[in-house]
Amino acid sequence: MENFDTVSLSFCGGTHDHKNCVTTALDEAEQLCISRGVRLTDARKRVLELVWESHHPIGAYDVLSKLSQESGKTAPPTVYRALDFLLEQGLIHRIESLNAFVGCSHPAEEHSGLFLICKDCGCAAEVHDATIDKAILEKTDTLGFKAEQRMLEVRGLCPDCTA
Amino acid sequence: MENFDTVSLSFCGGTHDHKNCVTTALDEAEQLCISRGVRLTDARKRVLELVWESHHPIGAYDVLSKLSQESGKTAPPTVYRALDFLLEQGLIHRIESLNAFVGCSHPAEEHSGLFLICKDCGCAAEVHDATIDKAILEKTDTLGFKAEQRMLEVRGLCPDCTA
DNA sequence: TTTAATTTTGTTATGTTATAACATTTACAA
DNA sequence: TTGTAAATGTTATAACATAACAAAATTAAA
Repeated sequence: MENFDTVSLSFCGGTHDHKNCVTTALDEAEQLCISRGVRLTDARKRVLELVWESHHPIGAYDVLSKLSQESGKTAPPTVYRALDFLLEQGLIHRIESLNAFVGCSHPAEEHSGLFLICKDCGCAAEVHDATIDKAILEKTDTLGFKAEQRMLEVRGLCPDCTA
Repeated sequence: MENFDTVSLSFCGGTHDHKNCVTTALDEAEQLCISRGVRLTDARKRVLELVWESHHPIGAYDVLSKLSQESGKTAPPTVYRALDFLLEQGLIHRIESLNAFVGCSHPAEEHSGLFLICKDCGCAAEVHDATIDKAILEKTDTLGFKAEQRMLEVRGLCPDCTA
């Protein structure tokens, strides 16, 4: 998990070749699914691509409308099934406070990120921090609560929008 | 903020007189609204009471149906307006991952809690931890992200359901 | 390689959560 | 007491999500 903190941090201002990100993510997803013996079908792959192509967290119905544009009438279950699969495989994350989805840039390892959501530009960055993880784990352990899944989202202003 | 950690922690198994909790919460809300110069109208107070009376996080439409039962036909905006007011005043919290609401037992002070949600019994406990708060704050600061609002929810099994 | 079982996708309908827009009433202060 | 602002009522609709069952595609087994 080398440089785990920074790899997934990319506010909107960061100038990077996003097309490259998408390709990399798709390739990695492909490999991962093969190694896990699950099927990254065309539909699933296309949804993953659409999520990645979006520079912001994207809602299910936005995915749906893009899908409908290119493939003709598509129904909600098509999208939700694909999203569910991608979530299960850790290929995307769901931002609860937005009802929206973002690509995950390190799907190989289990993790719960911290999502920084800019209320101004709408971008979301996934970051990780061992200190936070530890603090939460210790707290739940102390209380005898068996944690399984965690959601941590912070709204505010990203560096680009503060400036 | 004496004993802040434990006051708001009450999993379902905890045997306490919940009716008492409700009364206390309503009284405190009343006082708080007076001191803030905002109006805790009958509608708002009744919604707060309904939220508190529920032993689990309660959805807006559950509040709505209870309200309709006792007051005749009621429309969604009535409930959402009351909920919005209560959220603004910190009298309730919204659990994002459940689209549901819980009463807040210490509305006088600004805070962001950690919600422990039992996937078995459905109860939700609000806890606080300075170490977690600090870790998150330090992380966001380091990244130059100006945090304004935070949600932290953990799904798992509460002590009563693990046993 | 045909068949059977399983997984994935298509389709229709509906359930659930939330808000926009505008009319009416209520509270309170000038 | 009347003007103003806040709160509520009302209708309609937007936004998010899933149930249920049919059809097709994939895979494994015979």
